[in-house]
Amino acid sequence: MDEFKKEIVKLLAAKSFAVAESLLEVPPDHKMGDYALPCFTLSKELKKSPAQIAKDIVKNVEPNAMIVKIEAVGPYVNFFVSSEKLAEIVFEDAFKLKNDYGKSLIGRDKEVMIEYCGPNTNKPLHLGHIRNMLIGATLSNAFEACNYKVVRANIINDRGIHICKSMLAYQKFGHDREPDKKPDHFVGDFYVIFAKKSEEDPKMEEEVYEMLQKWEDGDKEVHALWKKMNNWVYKGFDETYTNLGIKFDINYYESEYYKEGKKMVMEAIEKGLFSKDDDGNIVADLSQYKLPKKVVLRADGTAIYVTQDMYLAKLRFDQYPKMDKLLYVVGSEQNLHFQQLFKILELMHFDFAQRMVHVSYGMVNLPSGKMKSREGTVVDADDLINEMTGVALVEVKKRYPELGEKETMNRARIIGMAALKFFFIKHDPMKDFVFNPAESISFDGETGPYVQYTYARISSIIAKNNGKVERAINYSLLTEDVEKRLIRKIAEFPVVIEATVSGLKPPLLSRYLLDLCQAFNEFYHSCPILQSDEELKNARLLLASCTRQVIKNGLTILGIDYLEEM
RNA sequence: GGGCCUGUAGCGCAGCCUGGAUAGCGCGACAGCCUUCUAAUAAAAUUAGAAGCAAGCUGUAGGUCGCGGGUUCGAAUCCCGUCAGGCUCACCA
Repeated sequence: MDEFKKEIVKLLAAKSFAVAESLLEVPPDHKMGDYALPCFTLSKELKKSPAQIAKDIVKNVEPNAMIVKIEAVGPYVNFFVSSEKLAEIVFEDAFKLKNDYGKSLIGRDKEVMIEYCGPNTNKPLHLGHIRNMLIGATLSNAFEACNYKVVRANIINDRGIHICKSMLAYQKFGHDREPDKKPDHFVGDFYVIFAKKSEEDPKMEEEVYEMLQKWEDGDKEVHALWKKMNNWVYKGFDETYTNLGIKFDINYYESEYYKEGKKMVMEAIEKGLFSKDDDGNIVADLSQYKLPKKVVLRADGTAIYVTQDMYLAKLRFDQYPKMDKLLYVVGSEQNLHFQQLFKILELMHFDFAQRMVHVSYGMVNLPSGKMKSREGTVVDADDLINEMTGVALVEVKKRYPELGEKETMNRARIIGMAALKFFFIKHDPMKDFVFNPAESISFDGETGPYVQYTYARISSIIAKNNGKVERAINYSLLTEDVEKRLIRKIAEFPVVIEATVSGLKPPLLSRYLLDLCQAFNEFYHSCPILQSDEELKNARLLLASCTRQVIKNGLTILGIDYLEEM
């Protein structure tokens, strides 16, 4: 919509009112106009009252074909754009570009890696992982829509004491059984068994450390067990990823890198970048960044998490030398860790440190209360996915009892996942929130199904017209206020996608879709489509069709499917 | 105790970066929203059901934008202080 802003600036400049485009704003109420110029800042310069300046502008500046009306309201000058021109500009884009409408070129083929999920292989994925993956996947899609090349990366925590706990319990109590349920849950059960049994038998705590030692020494038997159980877990994870529509381009396994950071630390210590503390640990002094010091290598020479992270960051920039950004989607409890990691790398003179970003997010809770793994109130990801599908299933059956079982299930799954995903994504990542399954599945309110429903509603209207949408229409017919508002909303879409990417804020996109759907439903309510005269019908059908296209493109970025009928 | 984050209607949230006109949205509450057909009826009113682009829409009520200062012509927005909650300050990840 830059066209209109530019035109306004040009009009003003012609009468020697020098105004920057950025000064123009959108009035709080559309009835006031499409753009507004507050005259306060001009007041000093011209030594007149803002209201007087507004009047002067209106007196001197003539409307034209694009800007059809100019009004002074107090200290503001309000501009009204030609709805005909507006419709023409928007529809030319939206209707022609179809699935590409809204896409942006700001990425210019730059590479971005987005790391998300980060599971442990001792137990199934939980509620927190769902939030993580949905943020990661949405950002990935949004970056792609802005013409970035996106590498979706997963970091898998496949080693360590917690993994050995599941392994030891299986070794003792598993009797070589094969999984008789979803295999990651099967493994997770042994993690729980360990917790119980080790209370009765404290010796198990020692045994588990022995097992970790054996693993690190490359003991064949332990490694065989480790591989077997991890493979079960991966199989289970894959199922969950598929159900959620999550994909990765590359997996990084902690077991392959955990020792590698050591060399980096040793080199840095020779350059005098790190020092030793009293216990012999190697420490990065970050006081110049006003951060607490950080141990980067244990006194015994073993690596810790940052050591591995340092190496992995370097590895990734070696693998993708042109990488413009490396995003880590990781919970807010690790804020300090990432601040330290980035500054340590800066201290080591890696210029890529500037290109790393921590995408932080808060906790998800349930109405039943806080989620704590120690108290066993962790909400399992698969359980939640099944619950959502189940709730949706009841609704679908109620409305379409005659539908076949396969189609019923398909719709239930699509609606259930839309409810889940939309509810998660619409919340500001920074904030904790409570996930309410019942609320999320509602067709009313700010929900995924509401958006899907609007899509289906438009589809049904178009289907009633035998699927025909005329492209050549008389733009001057769309003069109603609600029509204009909807057109303007459609025009906003490309801006929203760019803002989602530049601000790393998935909620912007979901909020936008809600606004769009609401604008459509208002339009629909007050402007009959199919019952209008031929010309007007065609114009409104095109408007509806463009709206549907934007909903589809938006949902696609959110990883949400749409239905032609609900 | 230090650092980071959060505090906006009964509840759930957006707006804050980049200061402007009456602070938006959703849930909940309350009041409303067209036509046709079928049934009950002598008819109408009415009620119930179905279909119609129809799980949607409109309106009303509901606010010390945590609190106190400051900057500014103007502050939910910027600055300082303060209170409350979360996270964090490991040789965990």
